[in-house]
Formats: sequence, structure tokens, C-alpha cells
Amino acid sequence: MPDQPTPRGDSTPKRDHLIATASRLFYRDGYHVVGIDTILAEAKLAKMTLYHHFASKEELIVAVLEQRSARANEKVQTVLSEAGPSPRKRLLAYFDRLEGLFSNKEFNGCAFIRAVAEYPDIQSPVHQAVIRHKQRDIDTLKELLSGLDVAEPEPLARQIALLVEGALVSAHTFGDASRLASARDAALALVKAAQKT
Amino acid sequence: MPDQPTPRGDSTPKRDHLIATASRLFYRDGYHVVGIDTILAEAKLAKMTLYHHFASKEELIVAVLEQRSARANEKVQTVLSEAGPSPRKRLLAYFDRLEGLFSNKEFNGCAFIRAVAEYPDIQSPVHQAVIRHKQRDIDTLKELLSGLDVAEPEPLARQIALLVEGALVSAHTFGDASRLASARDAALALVKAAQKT
DNA sequence: GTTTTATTAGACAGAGCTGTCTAATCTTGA
DNA sequence: TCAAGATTAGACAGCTCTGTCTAATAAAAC
Repeated sequence: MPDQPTPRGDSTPKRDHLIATASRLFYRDGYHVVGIDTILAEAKLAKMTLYHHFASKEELIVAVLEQRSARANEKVQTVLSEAGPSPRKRLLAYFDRLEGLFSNKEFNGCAFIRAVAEYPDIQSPVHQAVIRHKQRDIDTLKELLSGLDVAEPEPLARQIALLVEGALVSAHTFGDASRLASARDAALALVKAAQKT
Repeated sequence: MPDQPTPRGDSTPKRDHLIATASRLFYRDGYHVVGIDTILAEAKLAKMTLYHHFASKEELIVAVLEQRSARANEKVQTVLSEAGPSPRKRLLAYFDRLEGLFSNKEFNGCAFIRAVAEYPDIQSPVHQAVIRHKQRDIDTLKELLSGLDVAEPEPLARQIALLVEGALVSAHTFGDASRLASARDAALALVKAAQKT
């Protein structure tokens, strides 16, 4: 067996550019609305280049989500390590980092939540990619909260995750970034209540 | 000027059947994925019947959302009045009612959140219909909470609304109806904290 | 009973969609 | 140098989409 050519999934300039362009258009307009011809025209690439790197549009969408997930996770880890060891400061840093997303003028909701909305079937590879991302996010929160002296970090992490999900959705629906502040206030109140017990 | 024929927007059997069929298919598969031909085939109606009652697919979607909103609101009001005057019981009844939605085997997330995901532009009539619905829901919560002796019901209502939105999204993403219980627990904790102050 | 309205089936336009195929060209590594 | 892979433009198939139009029929109103 000869050496494979560039295996699908490996990072190459064209592949990365395709993902970046698709990511931007999907996020702005939606996954079904944006066709591959639109992506290719915007990226100035030929159709066969896309189908050389991805077997289908769906595979491209999954790649987009996985790249978004990886970047988001890196960003969070960076912000958390910069925040130092104090659990409370780390939690606040977690919310501060979200502030950047919400107040960005390109903010258009959560790319993952919107992907689930368009691919409601839990069996769909797109939906599955979102599950992986969101589970990791909850795990991050859980680890973060384990530093605080709360009896059970897991349920608390889930509750705070709900607040963040709600803030993402509500900020998008109403075009009101201040929902994040509500979520943060509620999260701090929940932490306080969990500590008092 | 002669009398108008049946004005658009008036309830007629065919129109209602169209909305009911469209509502079911949109909720199951998504707004962009489901075409009008599919709806018409399922409803066993002709295309011109649709365009007699609605100017466009978008108008049909708005009608679907408005009907869902009206029914949801009626349901909540009924449940709340059955719960009696106790604010705490009313809040629990509010969550009990959600329990029914989440544990339904047809549960597929929130039709309104998914509509915003597919129509991210806040100017879109579809998005605007969702805003009207979600605002009314927050108002209901606010009124409900004003019975409790909390200093500011408004921020608390917004926080609990975030929990509910988060539970809707997370239950759909993970296919896990138990997220609602997390939201309810958090909501009760927030109420308790707000009362202690 | 007659006129208006509602509904039907189906063709149709015009556009868009994903994915395939070809044939030529560019790039790169052995 | 040369062979293999990567990329290109574009045509193309086959299907789907929304919305319009026609012509005929059914239902309802007066």
C-alpha cells in the first residue's frame, strides 16, 4: 500500500480557509440557508476542492463545529489559567470571557445551539458534535467549581450551565447582551447558597 | 367597495388544518427543511389553498408561532389559576406544567428558540413573533413572582426565565428531560435567596 | 337560481440545492 | 525530470424550492 495522499481531516491552507469561510457564513445566516456554492464563491475555491477535503456538506458542518469547539475550549483554558488559583476569580473570569462574545457586534447566538435547532435529531452527526462540545463545557465548569467548598459541584455546574445557555439564547432572541449579567448574578447567588449549606 | 371575502387571518377549518399540519412538521424537522409541498401533501390540500390563506411560507410560520404562543399562554394561565393563590404553589405549578412538555416523547426542543436559530435576523417577522411570545412569558413569570415577598421580582423573573430557556435547550441537546429538575431546583434556590435579603 | 368565493389538480417558471464528472492546469516531492 | 497529487472552471444530473397561473369544480351567500 502506497502512502496516502493528504488524508481527509488534516489541516491544509485551503481546508482551513474553507472551514473559516463556512463558519462565518453558517453563523451569520444558518446551516441550511447557506449553500456550498455560496461558501465556494466567498472562499474563491472550486467545488472539487471542497469535495476533496470533505465527503459532504454535513461533514463540513461537523468540521466547523469541531474547530469552533477547540478554539472556544482553548480560549477558556487560557482565561482560566490567567485568572490564577482563586475559584471565585476563575468563575468571574469565565463570565468575563463570555462578555466578549455577547458584546461582539457580530454576535448571533450560539453556533452550537443553533446547530441543534437545525439538526434536531439526536442521532445526526451534527447534533452529536454539539453534544461533545457542550459536555466538555459542563465538565470545565464542574472542575472550576470543585475549587469552591460546595458539597456537590456537579449539580451546581449543571445549573450554571443552564443559566449560560439561557443567556446565550435570550441575548440572541432579544438582541440584549445584558442577559449575561443576569446569568452571572444568578450564578453567584447559587454558589453562595450552595456554600452556606 | 364590496365586502371582503374571508379576510386573511380568520379562522377557517382548512386554514386551521394547514397550521396544525405545518406546526407538527416544522417542529419535528425544522422550518427550512420542511417545504410547503410536504405540508400540502400531508394536509391533503392544494397549493392555492395555502396561498389563499397566507401570502407566503414566512407568513404561515408566523401564524404557526402565534397559534403555539396563544395555546401555551392559555395553558399556563389555566394551570396557574388551578394552583390557587399561594405564590410558591403557583411557581411549582409553572414548573409542573413544563414537566409535561419535557417528558412528552415528541419533545424536540422549543419551537420558538429553534425559530430564532433559523431566523437569526432580529428584524425578521419570524424572529419578532418569537420576541412577542418570550416577552409575554417573562411577564407571566414576573407577575407570578410578585406574589412572593421579594424586593425586585423583575430581575428574578429574568433569571428564572434564563433557567427555563437553558433547560429547554439542554434537554433537547442531550435528550435528557431531567434538566428541568435542575432548573426548578435552581429557581427555588434563587427565590429563597431573594427572600432572605 | 345566480353570483361570488373557496378549493382543486396540475403545469410552470425560475431559481437553488448537493454531488459527480471531465479535462486541463498548477504544485510538489522523489 | 517526471510522476502523483491538488486544484481549477465549468458543465451536468437530478432533485427541491417558492410562488404564479390556469381552468375546472365545489361550496356558500344572497
